[in-house]
Amino acid sequence: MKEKELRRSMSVFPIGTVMKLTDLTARQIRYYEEQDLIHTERNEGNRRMYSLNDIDVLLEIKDYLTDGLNMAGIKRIYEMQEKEKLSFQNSTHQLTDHDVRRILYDEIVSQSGMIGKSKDSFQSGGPRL
DNA sequence: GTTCTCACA
DNA sequence: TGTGAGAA
Repeated sequence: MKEKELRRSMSVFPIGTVMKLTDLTARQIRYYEEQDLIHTERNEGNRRMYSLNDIDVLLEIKDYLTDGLNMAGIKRIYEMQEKEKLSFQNSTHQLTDHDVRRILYDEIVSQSGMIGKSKDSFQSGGPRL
């Protein structure tokens, strides 16, 4: 049933709708697009149009951000997924998107996952870079 | 009224 | 990332 995938990939929402659905600012949404985290289409008026898929990705990004990941970490997750599609295409292991995502998430969080903590201990009057 | 691009505090 | 200017 590829029908749904097609529909999910149809860019039909203006940025205003996406803002409400994701609680992100227009600035952030456009920035993530610039970072190649999502790929929007433009309509006749040069307006960005977003698909349900884009919204899903944006929602994920927001979760990653909440857990202290930075743009670099998030980009890795999505770069890795593309890489995985190209190189494991012919079925040595069959990890699902979800599996790949969870594995990378765990790795990255455990490496740079203490951002929030160090932030707290350095917050007031702490040393500046 | 909404969104776009670009620039700057 | 936020915000404002000027245009579409």
